[in-house]
Amino acid sequence: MFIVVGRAQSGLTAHRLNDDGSAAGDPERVGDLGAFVRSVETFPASEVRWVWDDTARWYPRLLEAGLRVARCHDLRLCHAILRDSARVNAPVEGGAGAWSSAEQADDASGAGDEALFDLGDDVGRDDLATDRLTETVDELRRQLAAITSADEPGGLRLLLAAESAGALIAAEMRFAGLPWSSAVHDTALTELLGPRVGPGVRPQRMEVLASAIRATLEDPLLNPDSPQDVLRALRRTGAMVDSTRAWELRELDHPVVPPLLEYKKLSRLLAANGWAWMDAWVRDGRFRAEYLPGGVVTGRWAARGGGVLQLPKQVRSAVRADPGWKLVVADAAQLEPRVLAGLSGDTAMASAGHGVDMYAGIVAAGAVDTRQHAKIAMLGAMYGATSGESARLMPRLARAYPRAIAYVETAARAGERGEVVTSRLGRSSPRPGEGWLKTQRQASDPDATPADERRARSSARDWGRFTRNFVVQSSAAEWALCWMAELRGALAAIPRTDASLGLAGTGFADAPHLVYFLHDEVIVHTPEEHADRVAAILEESARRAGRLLFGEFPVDFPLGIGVVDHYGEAKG
DNA sequence: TCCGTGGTACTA
DNA sequence: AAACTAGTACCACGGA
Repeated sequence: MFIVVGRAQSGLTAHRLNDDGSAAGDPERVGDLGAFVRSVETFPASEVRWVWDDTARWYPRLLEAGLRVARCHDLRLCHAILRDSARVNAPVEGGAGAWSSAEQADDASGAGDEALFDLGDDVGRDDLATDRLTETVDELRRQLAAITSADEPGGLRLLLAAESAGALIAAEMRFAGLPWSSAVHDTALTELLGPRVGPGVRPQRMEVLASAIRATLEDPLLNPDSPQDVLRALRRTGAMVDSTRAWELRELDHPVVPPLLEYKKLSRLLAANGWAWMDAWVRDGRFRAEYLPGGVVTGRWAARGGGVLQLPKQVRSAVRADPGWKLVVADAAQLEPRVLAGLSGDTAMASAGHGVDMYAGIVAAGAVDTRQHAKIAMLGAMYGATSGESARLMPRLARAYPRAIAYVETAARAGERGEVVTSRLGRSSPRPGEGWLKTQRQASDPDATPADERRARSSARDWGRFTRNFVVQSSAAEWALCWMAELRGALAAIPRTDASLGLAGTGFADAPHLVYFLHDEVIVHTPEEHADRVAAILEESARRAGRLLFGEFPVDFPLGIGVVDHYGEAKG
């Protein structure tokens, strides 16, 4: 059962549809969406799938009203997948074009939009003159037809369900927030940088280092924050460097290197996660970032606000469970290699992963000599290394695991020809842009110069590396989405500790819930008494995700799990 | 003063 | 030894 919600001329309206998209009644005017959802939804077990244009526009309001929904179909996210998927034979087309545009996504971040919930005063305004509900229902039907037309529609259905579940999770994680101790954060900053300073003022520890740098380079006016200044000064002392990147400085035997590296480290900490960051992003003990499901072409999430996907290890100890609560931190061990084994049906590679450490399994199988070599070779296979140790080790991997390596090589060759590649469940890579095609055409012109040919070959290989990685990264993102969707469902089924607490309706104040997601890693914030159960649920969800993607193919997805008081304790 | 670009560093 | 995927976000700098 679908319930499509949207605006109509008469106001906020809901329309029930059967699973095939046919009407299951007439559209009904809804006065108050919260009350309507409350009357219908039976979270966490529900037969209803809510359909709306954009989860980020609708769901936060429901959460604030103390409501959660079990399932949804996010038309914006699903449209993007169906539009590009090579498995779809009857493309999603028609509509006002809004489904393809970025405007929807931009809209989504806008907090306002009272009109969604109460349209009374807005009827008659130009932008509301169109019947949006009808268009929304039409779009759902177009999408259902596209799915039906697809090769392997089951995979695509799973992908769309998982993507939509991800949209719910993203909104819920923002609503719940990541538990953050400003006191711990401030102590860490003060220890490293010196006492707190205002914006534009260099903290004491950095000031000391800046003086040392200036003295060593005999340049009293040098600004250590200016790469140009520093590079010039280094060159003046005869240092052979092309940049001031840390890795290059480390190679250099020069007395300025230690204080300079230390300065750069502290400068980065201050700029990226210093006191200004704390003031901007931490409120009431929670860090609330905005997650953007489908924000990366591979299906990985993007994010904005506070750099939540780059949280440095230095400050992770500030991520603290509330008193009486625990953080259960879990990451999938060697997710991408395991996904590659599943994608390619490489049973030898899959059995190397039967233990917790797949790289150790590869060494045990005799493919390479050390764990480090196994890791480097595998990264080279998935990223398309062309030089260095990684490229040298790769052939050994190809001998031991020909099916797996052939799989990524095939994806690379397809990309070099400008073709599209597709993930396990049906997300396809974008087509190369006009500039890329033009470069290729120029190279096949009879008058093409060797430079034209070189440029074309180089950009073809670049795109091949992208498609090579796409098949693995996008399928790994699908595994992670399935993992989280299973996890969310199982967590919601845990009996509540004390339903009399505040926010009882949503369970974020008294029950285990997701607070963090980073590609192959999650954090669940849970009352202490449920921590072990949460850990077991995480494992079971990982097993289920593996079966959803790869059926009975014997590839394992073991987790590293830690039950901790703060994120810094979890091994990263 | 505003805005785009390059340089740098952090994450998986 | 520093190339080989996907991102966000800061700062300095230089041109309008």
